[in-house]
Amino acid sequence: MQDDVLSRTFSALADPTRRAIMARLVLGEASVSELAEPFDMSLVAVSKHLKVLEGAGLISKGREAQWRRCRLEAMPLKELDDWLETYRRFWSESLDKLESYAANLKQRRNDNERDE
Amino acid sequence: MQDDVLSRTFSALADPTRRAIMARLVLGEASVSELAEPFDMSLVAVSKHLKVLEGAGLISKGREAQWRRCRLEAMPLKELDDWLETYRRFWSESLDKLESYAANLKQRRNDNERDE
DNA sequence: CCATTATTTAACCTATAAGTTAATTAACTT
DNA sequence: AAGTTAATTAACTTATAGGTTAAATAATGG
Repeated sequence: MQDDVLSRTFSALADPTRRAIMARLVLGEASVSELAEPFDMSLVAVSKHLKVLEGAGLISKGREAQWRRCRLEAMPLKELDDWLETYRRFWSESLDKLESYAANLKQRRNDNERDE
Repeated sequence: MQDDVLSRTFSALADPTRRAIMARLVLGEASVSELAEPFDMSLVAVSKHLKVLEGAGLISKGREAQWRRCRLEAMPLKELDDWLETYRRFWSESLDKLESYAANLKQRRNDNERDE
């Protein structure tokens, strides 16, 4: 894997299991086994996924007795959001196009109705 | 690679070369060789990167004589932006915390100055 | 038709991602 | 001290990502 921050972030989030873990952590902190519970894979595998997320700074772990409480860390997501900034105008444009296309279509349909 | 849309998008953007290509395409359409020019790798390698981006729906290619004009397609990025929505409050929260921390710090500094 | 330019496909190499099971570490419980 | 629970580390397998060079395809221009 690359060592730049964005690459790590994108790469970490490219896996659906890891995105599911992130989604779970929105609801609050959780231990490794709690996080692993919904998945049809070994605890070890989930532990590795957590390591990847941690490596990307997307989660952090705190020790508490024999548990490791995982929590979501959002800063890399903010950087992702910042990266997106450059591209935002593109889908606004596309939406504008789609909008005007729809408006156009509606207009023509109205015209046709008038002709009938 | 996974076959869901988000995984493809994240995965495609996890590579710095591919993000650089995207950044280039913000400036306008370009042929494969034009896109390959800045990179220290074979044209074939870039062509493959383009294939990945195309597979993720992030670019499209049009034929024009012997050239393939590549253009940015933003819809997958919009989906990524939508995905981020869930997490936005987290970094706003962090920013709020950071803000109040900074405010606190400033306040204390002022207090100290008054004491001097 | 032949040569040139642009791009893709094929065949290959190497590193690594994502999973497995078995063994280890660490802290709590009795 | 011994047993239990939580999590990680180690060793291994398999698939795929990202690069290479050489060959094939496609369109243009003499």
